[in-house]
Amino acid sequence: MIDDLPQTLRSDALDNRERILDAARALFATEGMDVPMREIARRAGVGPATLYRRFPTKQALATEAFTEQMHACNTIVEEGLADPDPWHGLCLVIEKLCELHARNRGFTTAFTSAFPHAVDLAAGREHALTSLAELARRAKDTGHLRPDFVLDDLILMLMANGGLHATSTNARVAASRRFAALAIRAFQA
Amino acid sequence: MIDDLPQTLRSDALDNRERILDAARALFATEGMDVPMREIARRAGVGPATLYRRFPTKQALATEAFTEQMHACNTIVEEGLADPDPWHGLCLVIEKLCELHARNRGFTTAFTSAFPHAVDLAAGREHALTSLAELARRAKDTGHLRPDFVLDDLILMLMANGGLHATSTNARVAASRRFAALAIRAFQA
DNA sequence: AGCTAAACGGACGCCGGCGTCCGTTAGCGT
DNA sequence: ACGCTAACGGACGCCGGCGTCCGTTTAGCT
Repeated sequence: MIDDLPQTLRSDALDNRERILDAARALFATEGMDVPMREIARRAGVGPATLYRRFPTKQALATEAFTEQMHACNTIVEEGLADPDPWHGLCLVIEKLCELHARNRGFTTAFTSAFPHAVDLAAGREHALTSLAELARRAKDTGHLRPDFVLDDLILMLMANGGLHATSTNARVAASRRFAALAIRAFQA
Repeated sequence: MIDDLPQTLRSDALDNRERILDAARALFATEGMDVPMREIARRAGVGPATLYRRFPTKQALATEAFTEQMHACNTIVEEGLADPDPWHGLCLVIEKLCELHARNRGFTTAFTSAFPHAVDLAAGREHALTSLAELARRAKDTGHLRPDFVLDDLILMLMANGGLHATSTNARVAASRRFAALAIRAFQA
């Protein structure tokens, strides 16, 4: 019950922990957030107990597993912000974000419907959003982005992008690409 | 096992059947397609056996339950087709379809990912789509609809519309409305 | 009113995911 | 090399949904 963590994991434990995270990332991406915990354990080659010992709940695991993707998200936004042409930058961001989400079935759910307690993710999310707001402001100034655009519209689009169900990842990515193009058209002044 | 149906149901059976369908419609709409069969039975005030006797599988039930909505779908498209201004008609269709789907969480899944064997639904679906294609052709002729528009774009949007998760129906409908507006902008020439 | 078969629904056994306990294994410090 | 303890994972009991069986009820016909 009380696991007064000794702060320093044994080498094999550390190794397992990493393998669990890898398995979780892979399965969350392809199968979505509703994969059984045991499936992840199996894939990682560990017993259920080991999995639960490291990550007591599924969302603890998800939070950890997705920080990587969260960083990717922020990187994408930073890149867009760095683009000399804000509108072009915004377009790139939209395209890349859509693709990222399409490749990670579970990430979208984690990102949009953000579980109540996934604090770490929420932080990254907010950071990405404020940067996005800044990018949008600049893009509006160039006159290429509709003046009545609001950030919620973009979130709406990302959510909607998550609705693109398809069995294969490739099909989903393809659909997502077309969707991104349509979204961009909708935002264009 | 073999239920050589006597074609004519007893009055109480008929009554239960109707109550089951009502319950199913209500629950599919609010909870989505993954409500337990027993939940539907409970709501209808019948035992599980009765439910399974009438509808051996969930998709048999869904097929029957959604024919009503499928008709609504077709009616919407017909109305759009009857509009003197095809582009205006198309816009109405998009708005109404999005709202219809937003109000019926389960219908979208049934309509887009259309279960393998839901033949009845598929028929109605195809009919709606051909009518839509005709409407789109006319709207293009007026010059208001983008020339490179394809019917798949609309389906893509409907699928995406299904991704708009929200706890309350009202919130979902609101989001759907904004989404429809964006979709229309994307399709506009 | 009485009979018969249609219809009902409570109860059962099965399955798969869940979270935990405890006997065994093996890292690591001496 | 050896012991101590962190770490492991098989196994357990629980729960909820599933689909079906069978004893009971009741509609409908004469």
